[in-house]
Amino acid sequence: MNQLEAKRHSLAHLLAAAVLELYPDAQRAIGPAIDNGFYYDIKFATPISNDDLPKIEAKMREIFSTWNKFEGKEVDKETALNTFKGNPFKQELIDEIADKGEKLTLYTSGSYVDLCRGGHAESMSQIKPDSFKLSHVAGAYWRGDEKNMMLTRIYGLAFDTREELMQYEIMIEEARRRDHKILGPQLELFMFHHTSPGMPYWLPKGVILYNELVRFWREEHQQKGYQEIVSPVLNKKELYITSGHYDHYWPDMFVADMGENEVYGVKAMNCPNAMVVFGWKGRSYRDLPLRLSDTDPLHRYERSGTLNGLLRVREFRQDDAHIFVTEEQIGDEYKEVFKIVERFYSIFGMQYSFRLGTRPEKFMGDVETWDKAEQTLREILAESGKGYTVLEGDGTFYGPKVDILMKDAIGREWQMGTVQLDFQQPRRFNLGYTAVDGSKKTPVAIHRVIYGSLERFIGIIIEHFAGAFPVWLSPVQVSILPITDKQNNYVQEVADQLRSAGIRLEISSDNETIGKKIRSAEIMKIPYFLIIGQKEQDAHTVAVRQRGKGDLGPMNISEFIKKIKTESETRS
RNA sequence: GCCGUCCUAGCUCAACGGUAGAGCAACGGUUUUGUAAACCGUAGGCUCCGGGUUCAAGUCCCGGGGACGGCUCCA
Repeated sequence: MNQLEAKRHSLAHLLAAAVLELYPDAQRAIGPAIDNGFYYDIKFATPISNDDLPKIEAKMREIFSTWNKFEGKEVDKETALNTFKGNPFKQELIDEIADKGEKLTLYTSGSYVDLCRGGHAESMSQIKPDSFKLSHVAGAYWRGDEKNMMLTRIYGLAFDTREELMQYEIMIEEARRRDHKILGPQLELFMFHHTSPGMPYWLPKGVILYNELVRFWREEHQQKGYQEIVSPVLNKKELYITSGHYDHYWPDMFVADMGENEVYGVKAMNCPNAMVVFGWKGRSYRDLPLRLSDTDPLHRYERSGTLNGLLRVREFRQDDAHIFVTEEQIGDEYKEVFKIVERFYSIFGMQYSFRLGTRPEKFMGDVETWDKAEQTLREILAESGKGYTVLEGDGTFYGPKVDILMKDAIGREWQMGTVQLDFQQPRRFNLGYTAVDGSKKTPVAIHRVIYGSLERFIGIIIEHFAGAFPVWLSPVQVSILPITDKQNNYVQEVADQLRSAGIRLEISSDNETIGKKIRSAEIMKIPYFLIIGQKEQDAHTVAVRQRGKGDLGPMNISEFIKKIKTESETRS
């Protein structure tokens, strides 16, 4: 534990001490240090809200001045239980620690005693009283299990100095300004309506962005030998029984019940349909790897409290593909997929990390096959040289997976792409191919998405670019701003030339000052504006202004078109 | 789903339990403008929905919906 963590941990004690003084019948659970501060989970007799935090924070500062050092001492189980008489949370922890035969230690500071492993600031004087503050309350299940009681979690921010605390708050405030939930509607990309929670409406400008991403995906994958399919959105229950999703996923699917023997599940994943397409005709080893891609719309009945703008939706499309390979081809194909990942993410200039998910508690198939698959993935990951983390039990029920993770504006991590290995579904669908020796063999399926879902990816890139997209993704690439309506004819001439070059443009013909037109175009994050007045008309040029950079001076029309086309085509 | 908060004009926000208001946007007019907000005017409301308390509810209470921050979940 480093020094800052020790300070944060000490402040968690202080928080609990303040709460106990103000709310004597509150019961403490646990209170660790976290990335930006600390929290303490507490069971209150009557619920508290953010409005109660100033009072608690004031009490913390009051107690703060009376504390000096944390005194630790080892105690026996009975003493520990007595100390926390009437507190079921601490009692449970004590039992557990004692059962494991570990030491029980109590730490005292001032008149406050807590069950604790240690790791505090050497003295409270190391903590600057203005370097912490309480931030918000939230609900949290005892021991992180939703079957348990819900406690109130009080979050606090803490840093070494007041300056760092302020810097952090400024950073968060700036991040909120790039929140895709605000920028999206502002830039007229998407909206939501209460009649379809979690299901975005894509507005005309958003559709351009969406389609550009799909176009890029399609171009890249066609070159790599992928073949695109489209399959039904509604499928009878029996399809999901065959795939295994009925047992594992049905409650999270939308269902269309048309009466007895006609219950359809709304497609929540593409794999079962891809299996059907593979099995549609006899396949040979010569066909493998067979790469079937699709972007059909998916619906998942995500729990209401988990919806989050575009980052967690109920309707979305994945840049999906199912690759059927022989066991020997797994390694090479994974490497090919990782190359695509690298290519995609470097285009957007985004950082990502890999995470291996291993066998979960609920799984299909035999342990031996799983172990082999996990070992293969570990080897490929090690070879990629990118470094990765492992999340035990995070695999899908049909196989282990490698996830690509990215962070949103306020630092929350989201799963984007995922590459999953599947030995189960091909068997369940009784898929086969004829091997070189004429025997029937079962293929292995690789499920893979690179963006993840288009929706989540767009959410992330809106925040990544703060809405200021590169030219190739910009819904409007050029805005033409006439200074007066005397230039109308010339403006039309320029617009026609740009349009026939395939440039997406808008003409700002409102009766407004040029200053106002520039301001509006800047706010809409349009990459280039052409200011056209008498001077430009006479010289047959355009005055180019770049988003965020200001005036670039006059340019010939053809020169400007070439510049935009180059930027757009190279996706720079 | 659970805990907490929020929902007023297209947007951002006001309004002690006592006549719902401002700025921006929209629309009409004036102005014809040179690199981030011209001026004047007009219109705009089931205050999320349903019930209740009250002489009186945007405001208080109950139920529902939706959103946000967390928790849990996440193929």
